Amino acid sequence: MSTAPPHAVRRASTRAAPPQVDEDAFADLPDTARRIVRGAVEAFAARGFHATTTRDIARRAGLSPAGLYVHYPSKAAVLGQVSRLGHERALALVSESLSGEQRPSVTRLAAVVRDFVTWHARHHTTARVVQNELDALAPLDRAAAVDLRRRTEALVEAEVRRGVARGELAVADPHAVTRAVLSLCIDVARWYDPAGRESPTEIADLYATLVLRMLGADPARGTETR
Amino acid sequence: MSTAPPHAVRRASTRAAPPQVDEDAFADLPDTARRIVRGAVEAFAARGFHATTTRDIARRAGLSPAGLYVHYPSKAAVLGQVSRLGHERALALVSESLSGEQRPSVTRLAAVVRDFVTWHARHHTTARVVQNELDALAPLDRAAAVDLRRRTEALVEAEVRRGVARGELAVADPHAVTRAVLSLCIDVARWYDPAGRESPTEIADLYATLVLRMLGADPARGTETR
DNA sequence: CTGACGGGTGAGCAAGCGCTCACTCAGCCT
DNA sequence: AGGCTGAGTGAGCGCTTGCTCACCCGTCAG
Repeated sequence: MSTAPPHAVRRASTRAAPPQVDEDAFADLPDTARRIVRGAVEAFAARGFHATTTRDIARRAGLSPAGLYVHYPSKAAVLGQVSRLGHERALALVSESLSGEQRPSVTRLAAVVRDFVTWHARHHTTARVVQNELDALAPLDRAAAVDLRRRTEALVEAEVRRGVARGELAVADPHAVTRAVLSLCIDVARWYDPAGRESPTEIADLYATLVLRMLGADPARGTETR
Repeated sequence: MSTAPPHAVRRASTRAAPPQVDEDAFADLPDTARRIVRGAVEAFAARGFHATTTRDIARRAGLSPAGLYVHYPSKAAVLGQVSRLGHERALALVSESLSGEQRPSVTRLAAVVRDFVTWHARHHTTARVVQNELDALAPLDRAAAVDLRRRTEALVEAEVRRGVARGELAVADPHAVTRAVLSLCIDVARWYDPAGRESPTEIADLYATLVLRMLGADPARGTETR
């Protein structure tokens, strides 16, 4: 076990966050629908789905309450849209983080943790809704969300298994450990506060270090230039 | 960094879970109030505070809707009671886990993680309410919850700092790492499913191992007999 | 026995909710 | 210019909700 303190793993060079971390999950929506969804996300995150009124969403979007129904058939459909786009963003992020040139699993996993954590912190409002309101989703929307989550988890688990097979990682139960790793990253959305003392990037770096330790990897491997 | 796979840390002897892990947070309430609170916890956990009706709570408790108000002044007061008792239980658990005879910090922290995780899994319904409904609490109840959470976190952080000072742990920022450790344990309540393949104890053992790695401890230390 | 008290009820209130509907209006196309 | 379409509105509906209130009943102490 390394005796080096777990300071945030410093990268060989300063790099901008990858574009996908900053991408807005709702950017492609038409203007009014986007205002509705953004207003809904704020209200859902602050008050929960059920305590959010259609009047509140409409006001935030600059519409009358009836205007909401021009674009969405129901309040629940708005939540379904938020959930689907949020989960798709998360899956795309993880997929992109893990793809590309051949690199050690340790490097890839450090990168995916950084990106995932950064996204959860920066988009903590959206992520909070995506994580916390599964039970409020209509059945079809919920099934879609569960599927997307499983696919995201499977990508990470596959990389953990590759790392184990290559002798880079020391993990006895890749499934359980992957779940713990993702749990750690996801929970950032619950506690993260923009007024806190650390930036999303600092938290992401620390988490990359912690996760590599969880995986039994040599943390120095995670600092290799990408 | 150890190359041993992170299997669940096996203890030198099989021990029953400490009594505090199994203690019911609501055991000391009068009969009817206890039925109300238990019914409320089930409904709040499944549907959220706002989507839970007083009629639902009353029905679960075997009362008429008006009967609820004989014991609690409002629906929100029921939530306040759940939150306070749940947080007090968590604090007591951590406090008891960390107290007693002199032992290495590594051993203590492994124990507190085991107990905390076991409690969150076994009482995942209560824990889910306690963790997820902070924003639904009335201001005074919320302030009380925040205080209890800080005290719980402070206990664990103090032990991490002791471990660092004694050279048992390799942690650069005890505060941030403690928060990550507690985050990992708390999130169990969100994903834990009694129908899953692992028991609370198995999850707790795995988590003790993972946390000791996060802390940069030699995992063999965590298996010392308590 | 009687009155007080605690626990509980049925009925119903005021407020608010998600949603509908008839209608308006601006922009675009022929 | 006229017609059509899509976006949006004000008004209001039926229903639900948290809660109140007058009343009931069983128990217990004096």
